[in-house]
Amino acid sequence: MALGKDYVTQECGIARALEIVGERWTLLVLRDAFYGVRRYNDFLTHLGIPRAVLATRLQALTDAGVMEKRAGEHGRHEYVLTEAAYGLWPALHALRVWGRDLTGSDPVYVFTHAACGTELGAYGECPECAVPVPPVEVAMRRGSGVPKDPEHPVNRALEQPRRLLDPLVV
Amino acid sequence: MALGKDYVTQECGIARALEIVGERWTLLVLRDAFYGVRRYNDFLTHLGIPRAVLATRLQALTDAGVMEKRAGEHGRHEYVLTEAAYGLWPALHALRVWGRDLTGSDPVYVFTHAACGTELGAYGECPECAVPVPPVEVAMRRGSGVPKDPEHPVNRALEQPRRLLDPLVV
DNA sequence: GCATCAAGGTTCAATGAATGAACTTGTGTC
DNA sequence: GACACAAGTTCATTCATTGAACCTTGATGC
Repeated sequence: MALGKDYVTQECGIARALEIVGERWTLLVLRDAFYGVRRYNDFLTHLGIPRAVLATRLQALTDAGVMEKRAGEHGRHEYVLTEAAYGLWPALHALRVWGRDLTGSDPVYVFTHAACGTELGAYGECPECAVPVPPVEVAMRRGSGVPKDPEHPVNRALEQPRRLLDPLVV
Repeated sequence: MALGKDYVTQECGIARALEIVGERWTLLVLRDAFYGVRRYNDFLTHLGIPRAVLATRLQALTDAGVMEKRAGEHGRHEYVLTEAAYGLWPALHALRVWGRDLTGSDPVYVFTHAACGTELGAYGECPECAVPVPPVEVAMRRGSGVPKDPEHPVNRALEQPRRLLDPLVV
């Protein structure tokens, strides 16, 4: 963790958060993990991240207790978000809304409060119910935007409406 | 911006946001800007960031329209957040809450809804009024935690209760 | 008008991280 | 046992970060 050295001198939650998620690629790995991606090869091909970097990031995230590595079916590994990661959802959602507003393009995915179907606000809250929505209660479905590579297995699997954190079947 | 090359291939708001704010130090510069820091030297000494990096980041942020460089008093320059940056507040707040929860330490600053005095929730919402709170309506005051260098002029100025975005008089 | 000083940079060599290709290891499946 | 595929590791090249030193500009004092 190269970031730690200087960031740690900041007595600030933001600095400490960035020690863990502030490096290149890390937040995109976590984004995919919220989508339900769990396997090394799915992260690798969906993100287009170098193999060595992905291995380093997954190791760092498991060391930090944000992800857990465990044995999945057919002898494959699974990288799954721990509950400690759930608090990152509002940050990721706010970043997404901000990034989309900057360019004004169509959203590839739409995120709603599963209980009422209302689209989430910029803070990750449900404007209808006036409550913050935790990630397990967020539903995602395809919007009008088009993913870069619609043929990729992960993007194919994300065509179906789903809940955040539900394991993605590729 | 080196991040752009690969991130841009992601048709995703998070990837686009990270092209602008995803590099080392950038979010901490913006944090200080929300606190009211406006001058090159205040960013420099408060963050402990290398001069060349600070210059690069401020240039990139003004190029992106997130900050504005303008002439201040006594021939000094001022770097001020534009309205385009205000949407980053919920992301910064969510990151701070998450980073603080990780270590469970005392907060150096407490952020409240200025209208009612209630401390903000993890999503940047006011739990009392059940509304998202935009940065201009956020009040900040010292908490029980201690900043790393209490003698630094910026930290001295932040001892006083204030509104987010109010220019800091150092 | 000139010297002084501080703010706000630029330049540079050394270090450290990211990249992409090639190679290795381990675990099912036929 | 041979094969295929997931999940890595290794390595040379490229690129970004760092910290120290230097430069430039505008205000102020004399």
